[in-house]
Amino acid sequence: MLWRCNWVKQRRKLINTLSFSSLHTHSSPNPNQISDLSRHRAASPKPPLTHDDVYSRLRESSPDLKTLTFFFSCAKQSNYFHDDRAFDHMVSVVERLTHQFKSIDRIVEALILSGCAIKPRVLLLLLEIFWRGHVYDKAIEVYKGMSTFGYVPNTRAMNMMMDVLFKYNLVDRALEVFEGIRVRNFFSFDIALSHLCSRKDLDLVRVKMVLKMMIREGFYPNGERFGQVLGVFCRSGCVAEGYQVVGLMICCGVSASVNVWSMLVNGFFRSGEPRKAVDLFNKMGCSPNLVTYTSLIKGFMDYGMVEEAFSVVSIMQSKGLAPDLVFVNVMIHTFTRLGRFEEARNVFLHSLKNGNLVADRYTFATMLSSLCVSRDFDLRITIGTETELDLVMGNSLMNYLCKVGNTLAALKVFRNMSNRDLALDCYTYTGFLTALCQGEAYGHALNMYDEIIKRKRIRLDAHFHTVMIDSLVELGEYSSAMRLFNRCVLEKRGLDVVSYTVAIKGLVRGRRMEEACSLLEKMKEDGVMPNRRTYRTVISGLCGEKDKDRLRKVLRECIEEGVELDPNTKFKVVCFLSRYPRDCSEFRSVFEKWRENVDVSDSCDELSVSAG
DNA sequence: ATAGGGTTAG
Repeated sequence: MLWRCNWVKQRRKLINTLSFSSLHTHSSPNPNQISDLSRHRAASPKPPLTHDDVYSRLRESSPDLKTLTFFFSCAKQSNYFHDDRAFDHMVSVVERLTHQFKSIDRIVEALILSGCAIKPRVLLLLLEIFWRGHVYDKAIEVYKGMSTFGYVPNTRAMNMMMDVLFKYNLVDRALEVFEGIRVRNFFSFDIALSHLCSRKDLDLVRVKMVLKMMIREGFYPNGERFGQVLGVFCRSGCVAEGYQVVGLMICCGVSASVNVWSMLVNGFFRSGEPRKAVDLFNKMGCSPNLVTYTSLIKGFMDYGMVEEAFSVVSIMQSKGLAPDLVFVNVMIHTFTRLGRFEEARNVFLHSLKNGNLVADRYTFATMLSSLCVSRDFDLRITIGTETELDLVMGNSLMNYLCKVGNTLAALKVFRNMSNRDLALDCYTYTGFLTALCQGEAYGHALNMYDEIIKRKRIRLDAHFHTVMIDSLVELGEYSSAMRLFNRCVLEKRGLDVVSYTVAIKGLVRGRRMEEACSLLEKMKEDGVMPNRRTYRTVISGLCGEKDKDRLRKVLRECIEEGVELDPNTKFKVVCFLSRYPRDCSEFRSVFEKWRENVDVSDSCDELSVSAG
């Protein structure tokens, strides 16, 4: 759509240029030329057409076939170009004709019978009318008709056809047309670029290819297209290319706006180059704005540069920049990541009220997750149940409702989401299963689990399976949980360390310590390394069962692998093994170290929890 | 349609 407007604008520009140049020639002071001109005018049988005249005659004309013929005959006159109004009027005319004559061939036949000569220009105009009226199937028919009549479509016709094919999602065919254009013009490239950049399955190789061709053939994108191309590169982690595009842009005399710099700063952070992001920020050609600062804060936080992030916040405050909603959302997220839940909540409660801002889906999703992490479910906070759901917001809400124990509400959200046109994802189904199990409908949950797997509609990850296994464990259905776990292993579902740990937890709870220990061995064979939570599960289980010998073996492994236990588990181990001084002699030095470091590791643990 | 923000498990 956008480029279409440009096209029209550009055409107008062209018309203006043309009339300007002829005016220029005609207003030459040479008296001979003036008399030439007046003679020419006198000889001309018809007065020049005006857009107003043509439009009113089109409106009054009937039947439709005659109107179309008249439209063609005007276009035949040199220096007359139909305006938008005329084209738009013709859309309904040809729609009626299409209805009446069924096929393009029949319309053409009828035109010939009424004395209209079928020339390339006629078909081109017909194509444009259909194209403008979004009647793309007919546009294709006209285009095909061109070759039937022996005409070779020109650049303009091919540009339109390429656009239609892109709109039909036939990218390969669109690009075939693009490549088949003998003399590509600015629009050929502009159309191709705009479509390629706005596709969901973005193909950067093709974007690059078209951009390179464009420049090689002597054209440059306009500022708008430059911006779109740049955005595409920056968002998909190809900031280096984005940087080149900006270079090109500046060479073309399009000055880089603060938006452009913001995109690059953000792009460098996203592609893992915080240093370059900061360098660029320091030397950007114009003064940063709220968006630039927001990108910096988010970027710094992503790299654990907390002080830097907050110094940016101070700079913003000193500059008196008023926060907007995105900034508020980023701050809620930032405080949550730092475990500063109270502050996150205050931003939510107060900034929104004082700043005249209305919380949106991002706000709610972030805030709900904040409440879940803090485990502090405050009923005073009204969550956005009235806000229209989108995928992420719905997923967050389901998760939150499960955590507060409102299973029914969670299921209601799921139903709501299913009825909307949302592409439900792994998070959604994971939440759904959690809610079902929580509602003690685990039999139903298992059926749904099978159903979802069979349907193969979405890519499932370890989370999805783990939640099902864990729910069964939490319900005390240990054998059912283990059956599912083993099935997932057999079916190679890509289980991870959490999945194994959950299964081990099930065995521990079912007091099947021997199996728990062999699973610990097996997971290593399967290439999944146990972490401190895995060892904690096994070790505290063994302490509980007072299984001294197995404990020693597992503890030895844990220490050998350099996995640091949490203070609680260390305490349990020391308490238990100290009863058998002879058996724990091999751990004496380790226990000593644990005692020495107890404060340090305590605070470490605290920190790691806070950092999420 | 030129910028920046959000969701899961033990």
